[in-house]
Amino acid sequence: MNTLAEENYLKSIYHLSLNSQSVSTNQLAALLNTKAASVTDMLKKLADKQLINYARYQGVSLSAAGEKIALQIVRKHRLWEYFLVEKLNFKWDEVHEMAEEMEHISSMELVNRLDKFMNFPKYDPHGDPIPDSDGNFKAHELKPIGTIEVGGSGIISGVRDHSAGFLQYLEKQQLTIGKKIKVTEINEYDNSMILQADDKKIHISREVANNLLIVI
Amino acid sequence: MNTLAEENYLKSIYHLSLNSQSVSTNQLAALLNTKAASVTDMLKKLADKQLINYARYQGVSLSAAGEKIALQIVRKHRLWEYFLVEKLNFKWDEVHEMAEEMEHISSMELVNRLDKFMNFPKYDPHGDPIPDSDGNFKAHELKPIGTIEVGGSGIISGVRDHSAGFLQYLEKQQLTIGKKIKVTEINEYDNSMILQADDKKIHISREVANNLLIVI
DNA sequence: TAATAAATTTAGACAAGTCTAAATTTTTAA
DNA sequence: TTAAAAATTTAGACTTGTCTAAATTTATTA
Ligand SMILES: [Mn+2]
Ligand SMILES: [Mn+2]
Ligand SMILES: [Mn+2]
Ligand SMILES: [Mn+2]
Repeated sequence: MNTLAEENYLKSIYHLSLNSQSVSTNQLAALLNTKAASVTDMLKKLADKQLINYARYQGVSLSAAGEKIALQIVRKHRLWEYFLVEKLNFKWDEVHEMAEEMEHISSMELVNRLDKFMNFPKYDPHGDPIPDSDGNFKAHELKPIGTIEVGGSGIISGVRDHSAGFLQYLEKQQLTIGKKIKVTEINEYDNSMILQADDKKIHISREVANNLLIVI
Repeated sequence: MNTLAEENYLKSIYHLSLNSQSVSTNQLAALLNTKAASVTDMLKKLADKQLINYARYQGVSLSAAGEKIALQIVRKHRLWEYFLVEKLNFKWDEVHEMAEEMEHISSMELVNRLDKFMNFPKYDPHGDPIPDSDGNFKAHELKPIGTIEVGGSGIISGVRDHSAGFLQYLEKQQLTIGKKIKVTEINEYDNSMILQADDKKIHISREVANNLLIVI
């Protein structure tokens, strides 16, 4: 079918497409840790295969066929992450690299049985939605805590930064998926926030507030 | 670490080494579905890495370092096969190709947790022993049913032929791992055998008898 | 033991994916 | 609205793993 490199490019285009209409060569190079020239070569290949819409110098987007493939890879990635956390007891900051390999296991039947084995989870350990076998999913209506006013509240449901460092920090502060929080104070000087969670007061910086997502 | 191709070569050398002291270029080419010239190229590479003992025209064997790696791949292959059968309800003839991909997932921590999750199984769905994290395992004392005399009995514990066709045939005849059987008759004309299993009489050809292994 | 056959290796080529350096196009901004 | 800067593509090279065809070595057998 498609090579490992092709799958990684399609997935990266998919992720970058969530923030912008069209994706640039440099964006892809940065995300894939490669050089712009290499990206251009691959874009030509993917365009030949009709998996992307690509015009020289104009950026790139997924074709319907390309998006379908990308969604299957995202599905596998998130289901394996769920497996690693729920069945093998890994922490949420430990699973990404492993899933990065596992998402390329090709059998569809395998991923569908894995899905069933885990009772069709809807969200992965980081709160990201898991596409079903047709590629459909429903994303949460997420807002950064940073956009909430004093008195507002919600349930932690996702992160914008998936780095292990950020996830470990949240874990330590007990700011994990599913926790109900309320904004009790916003410091005017540095825009840091004080949250009420369970019986605890938790002080978070503006940067953390911008990367932690809640459902209201 | 090692590439996917290198891992597959090491594993193949390991398997072929079980039947002969040293492994030939042509044996590897046949097992890996490749050409002898390609095998020679890879043997040079593995010899440079000190993973095999190789002298031109003289065949090849694994070095201690190479065997260690091969055993880890075999461990992963068999543990994933066990997972697929025991947790995801695949049949024993369906899992080999998937495990062929999964055996290359690199994380040791992952495979060790998987092992624990499944309660440290000792044998895979085909009766092959699963090495522990140090590469140690204990193989069954296996004999082909074909070597048993009339009146002899034992427990089905392995297969010599791992092909889906053979496994499906055995499944249909209910000749599966763990079943107790007894040889009740040997046909002089074609050396076929009649087995008693539970309350059933099962007639098997000499070819099947040679590929079905029991513990006495 | 000499010739033939079989096994193995070498030589030279190719596809995939990547890189650096140079050329081209687009964007920005004076 | 043009010159400089930034982004992107092209050209040419390299690595990995593979192949075919030819050369070499080993094994077989007459
Ligand atoms: Mn995730
Ligand atoms: Mn197998
Ligand atoms: Mn494999
Ligand atoms: Mn097996």
